[in-house]
Amino acid sequence: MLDPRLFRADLEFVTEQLNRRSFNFDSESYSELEAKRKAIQVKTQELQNERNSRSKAIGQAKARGEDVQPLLDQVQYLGDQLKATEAELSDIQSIMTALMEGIPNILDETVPVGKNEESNVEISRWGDKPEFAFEPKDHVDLGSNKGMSFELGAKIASARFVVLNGMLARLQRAIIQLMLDTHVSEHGYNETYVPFLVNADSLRGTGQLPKFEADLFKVNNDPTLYLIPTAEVPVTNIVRDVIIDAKDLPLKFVCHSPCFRSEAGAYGRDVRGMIRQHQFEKVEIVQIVKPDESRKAHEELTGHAEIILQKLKLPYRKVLLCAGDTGFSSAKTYDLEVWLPGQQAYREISSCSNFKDFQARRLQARWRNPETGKPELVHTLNGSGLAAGRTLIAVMENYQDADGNIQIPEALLPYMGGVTIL
RNA sequence: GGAGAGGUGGCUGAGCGGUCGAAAGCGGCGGUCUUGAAAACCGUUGAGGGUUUAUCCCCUCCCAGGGUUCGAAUCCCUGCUUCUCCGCCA
Repeated sequence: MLDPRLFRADLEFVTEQLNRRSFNFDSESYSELEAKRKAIQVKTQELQNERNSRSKAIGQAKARGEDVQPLLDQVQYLGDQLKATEAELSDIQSIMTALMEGIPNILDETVPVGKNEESNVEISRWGDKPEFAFEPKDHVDLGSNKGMSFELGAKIASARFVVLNGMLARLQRAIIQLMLDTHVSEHGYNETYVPFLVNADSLRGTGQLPKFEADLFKVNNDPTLYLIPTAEVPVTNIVRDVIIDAKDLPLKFVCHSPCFRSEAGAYGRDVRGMIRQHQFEKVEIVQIVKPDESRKAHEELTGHAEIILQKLKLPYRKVLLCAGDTGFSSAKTYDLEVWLPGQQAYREISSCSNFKDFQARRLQARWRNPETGKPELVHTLNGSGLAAGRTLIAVMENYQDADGNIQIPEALLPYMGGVTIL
């Protein structure tokens, strides 16, 4: 959520900024609402003040043993009037909250203009694309005789689920292990285990609700719970309603979890293979930092995700998302895109975002600034480090040979129990 | 799933329906004392919002949501949650 004070102070600036990401903000009807809110709030508070002081007077008169009946008669009319204005105020407040919760974050000034992913800016490339003396297969073909079964996934659950058997399942586990170990031992993250079902408050805190409910899976027999679309939700919500000691910042969490997405808006896309599933594994890294450190933390965190790709010697590129492609809650996002020989394309494998105080305001996640002595909002960041399912297919496709075997990358050997080739 | 006891400020913990945003202690901050520190003593110390140049002033918040009342931290209802015991269970 954006700072309501910003709207009052400089509505034009806000409108302009939101236009950058093609969000059409109707500042005129906002102003009307805001004026109405102010008037009703002032009126309500005046009435409340009157009630309070009169009630106090009644108490004092009673204490002196006076007859309070005349005073009671005077105050009779207040009740209904107050109840009515309070209801009016609460109505307009919930209208405004709903409005504010639907407004996306203001973009960082370094975010390039553009409507969609075609305007994203490539920042760097790493690694050499493998050259094959044969036509490289995609992971679906490579996996068909190695325990990857979409048929079983569909039988057991539905389309967009997969079953991994034997060494492929182990390979995915090895990938997850490598990521966790690297982030914990080399990057100083704190390993966390969290609920995979979360309540609406948590989803509102990180920005998935109220706007993106269609992307979530809900729990049938408990309508208060949702399956997590990413560990970002439970992990970032650790600091909801918390005032953090300055000396404890930055907080750095790493968390492996399954992720569940209904992919409501993507029915026709990536129907083949493991690219886009209803359930996938991911290792998520999250940082909670002081506001003036988030810029640096964002670069750092993105670098932490890159290290994994480098350890696996997977060619990738780093892309700065343009205005139109940057997510709702994010101020700035880098995507890491891994090279997939089976598709002859770079595909997203990590998304690293700086949310600045957007999530923190919804979460009421604050720190005590020693300079002011006051609680102030923190900045939150997160990134996939990495999506494990997509890493698995990247390994399969980049490490294939002419016979359809898969070499195990060196970095994963310690986790593979002596197996070097699948 | 059943029975019982709780949820109050950074923490511990008081609080006959009226002057309670809330005693006391701890912690924090400022000061006195000291070469310095500790101890002791004095003072100060919640959050959000409205109005305002600023101060003043005002409103809201004692788990959450309803209700009773002129007036609710205090009474009633519902929910959530923590703890203890029983049952079930990986």
